[in-house]
Amino acid sequence: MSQIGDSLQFLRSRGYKVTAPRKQVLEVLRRSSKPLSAYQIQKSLPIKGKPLNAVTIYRILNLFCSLNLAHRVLSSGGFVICTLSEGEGCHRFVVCRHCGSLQEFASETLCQEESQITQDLGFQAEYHLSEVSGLCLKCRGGQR
Amino acid sequence: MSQIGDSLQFLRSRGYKVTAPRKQVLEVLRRSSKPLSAYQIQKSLPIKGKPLNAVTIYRILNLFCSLNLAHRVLSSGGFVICTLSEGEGCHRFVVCRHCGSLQEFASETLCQEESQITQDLGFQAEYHLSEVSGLCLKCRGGQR
DNA sequence: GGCTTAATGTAATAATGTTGCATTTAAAAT
DNA sequence: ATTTTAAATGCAACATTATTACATTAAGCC
Repeated sequence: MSQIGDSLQFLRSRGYKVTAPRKQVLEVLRRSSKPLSAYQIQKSLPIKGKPLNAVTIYRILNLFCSLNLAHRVLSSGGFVICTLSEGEGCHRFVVCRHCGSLQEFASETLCQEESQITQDLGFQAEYHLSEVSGLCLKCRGGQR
Repeated sequence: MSQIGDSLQFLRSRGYKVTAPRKQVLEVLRRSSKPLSAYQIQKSLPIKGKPLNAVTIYRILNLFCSLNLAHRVLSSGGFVICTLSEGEGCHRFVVCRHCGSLQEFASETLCQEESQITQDLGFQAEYHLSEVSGLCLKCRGGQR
């Protein structure tokens, strides 16, 4: 049901306050299937009263990202809600280059392979970022 | 030796002119082991005469990236020279989170694995971006 | 050397992101 | 319920990154 409720609960349990701006940002992100920039989020907010301050939105997004409630998608510069469970693994994305829709995934195999390769280059891997670009089913027109 | 010569040759062979600004940007990138932003490149340029215009630098970087002579590193927002041969495969990076040094690599295995996973999500993968973060040998103090 | 077109310079502006300080408010304590 | 207070937000100013339109310059051709 209300996955938003879960997120709010999570915030509270970590000692963060549940505020109207945080709820609003959460709702906007939850409704979007594509990454949104801070300013896009600002425009998407309910027009009742004043819009949220952009600074506030940035701070909320930083908080959400630090808690893994949301992620920043580097290839598009936007933010998305996290759709995976707390279960470990680095969160990765595949994005449709045509419609911009996005799916999140994780893979222990990829992490291990990347760690091995980079270890051979002298690095100790800690975090794995990957964003795959391609075409989604819809944008291939069902064909191919 | 002068790998810069090779890059200039490559530009000429593709019908692009070899100009002073392009040589300068190439040299600055070549000398850096870390990603540089357009404005950092501007500051790094020889102080003889006027500095390069930032717009020009952006245009040169866009050209280099489109030809795979350089790459944009998303996790840091900077640009690096490409160190791999034209041999195919998507170019990936491992970056030291402490000193910022960077190594480029490619892996057919990773591409295949990512394509398989994202295909199961309904996507046809075309481009694979990955940036691994960790600690380089130096920054681990040789230990561990 | 002159010609032609690609490349660069200039100016203005948009988009994104950050900092310091004043004000407000969620939630705990009374 | 009221008070308290630390956390969160608002506000103003500003830094960085990036793009566009149009004028000027120069690389590489004859």
